[in-house]
Amino acid sequence: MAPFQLVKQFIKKKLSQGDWLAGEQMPSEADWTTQFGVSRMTVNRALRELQNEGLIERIQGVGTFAAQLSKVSSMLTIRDLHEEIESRGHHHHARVDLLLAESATPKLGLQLGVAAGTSIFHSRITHFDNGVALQCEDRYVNPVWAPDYLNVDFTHMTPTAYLLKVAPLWRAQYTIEAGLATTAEARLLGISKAQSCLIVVRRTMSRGIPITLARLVHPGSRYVLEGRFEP
Amino acid sequence: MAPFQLVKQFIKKKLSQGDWLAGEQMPSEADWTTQFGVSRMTVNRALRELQNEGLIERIQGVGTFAAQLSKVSSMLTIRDLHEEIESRGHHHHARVDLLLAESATPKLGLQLGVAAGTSIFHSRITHFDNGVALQCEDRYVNPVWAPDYLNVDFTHMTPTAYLLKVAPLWRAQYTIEAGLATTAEARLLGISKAQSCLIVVRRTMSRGIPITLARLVHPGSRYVLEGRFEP
DNA sequence: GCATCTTACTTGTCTAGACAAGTCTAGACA
DNA sequence: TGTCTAGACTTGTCTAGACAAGTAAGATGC
Repeated sequence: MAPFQLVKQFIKKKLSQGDWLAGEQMPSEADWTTQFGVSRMTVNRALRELQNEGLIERIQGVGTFAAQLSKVSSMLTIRDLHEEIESRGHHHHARVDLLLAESATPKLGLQLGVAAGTSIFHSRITHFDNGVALQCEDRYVNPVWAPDYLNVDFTHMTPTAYLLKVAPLWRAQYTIEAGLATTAEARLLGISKAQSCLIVVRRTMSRGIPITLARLVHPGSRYVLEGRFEP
Repeated sequence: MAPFQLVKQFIKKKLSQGDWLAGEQMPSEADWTTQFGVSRMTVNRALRELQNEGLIERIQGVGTFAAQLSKVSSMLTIRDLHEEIESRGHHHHARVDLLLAESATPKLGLQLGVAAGTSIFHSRITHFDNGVALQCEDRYVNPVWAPDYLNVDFTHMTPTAYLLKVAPLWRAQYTIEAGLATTAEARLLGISKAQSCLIVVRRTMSRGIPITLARLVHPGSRYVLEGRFEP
């Protein structure tokens, strides 16, 4: 293992053992330099990476301190549904329920950054995991970067994959909530209207302009988001 | 701005403009070195940080390539409820509905890493945002690192904050799903039993042993998880 | 007593050079 | 023709030294 990684692992292990209380001052770069017999840049890189991981705090002119790990906010990774299903070894297929151009309402136009009345694309696709409906995806697309959207075969490629190909993702906003599917969505998913659903609304931007607005409805009994956090 | 940051920003801007297609080879470190008149280590740091952010891929002996941004999996930050409420300028208060020691069932013991029958702590706390019930927190705690758990005043400190103080967080696993509250939870939250709820189950470990298992139930009509992603 | 300066120590960054390790290609060779 | 090798080029890392910038504490002068 490379020297900077040795230093990093050594300090990380001591941190995980609680060798320093939260906020306590740790040895300086010079200390580690002499202890390990490596140059300061090597120690510096190890400490900088630990800082990026949120495990230590460094203040110029003062020193290095064990971080308040309570401040670490956990992260949840959201994966593409197609990849997720395939990685479980299951079969994914999609049914295109709707694919057309519409005139943007004032509200939709605002969210997609186009004038009301502009022609925008609208798709509604149901995704199946081994034949079981797992997600109903209602999506509006800004035609600017995806003029061919209506001609794509979405039974072989997810809208997400297509859009990422034509317009690289540079910003995304989400909300995740529990709620009920609309009548149409419940019918497409083959569930009762009273069934709790996990609803993800995602808005993505690319090159500074909004690309797509998606509402992803998952039956609560069939879908669970999983995440983990480790420093 | 420091030279390495100038280089980084310059390349980042070109990437966001789509100057290189996904997977296309980019200039080498030596190229940037001559273009900017800085040393190779400076360019190297800029590129390494871009790599860590997932914007480029580097292969030893081959070169640097624009990343397939479609592979970037988005992240969702989960914040502490108390901080979240306070940061909205609202008032947070908690009601302790239950706080006692119990004998671990076999299933609970397994998840907390203790033998069945061991005495473990159990708390049920309802959290309010400006007087509105926002979360019912059902929590089991391993007494090993938190022997004083039963004596803490949880109307003034959240269990999360207390546990992070006595046992720094080193690993966490989550699931997020939509479902229904139990009868007891619905009563504590003051909602109908048929109301959709966002349910987060979180298991945390510290120093290699499980610390706590929490089930957080939020009324779907009152609580939304928000997240964003930007490279 | 108080303000100011000096000194020591810290982190942040850059440099020029060096070697290692991986990949690819063109040419030598059988 | 097929195989091997030497060189060129790439990224990965380390070094020893240097200067900048920030902090803190002690020394100095009033």
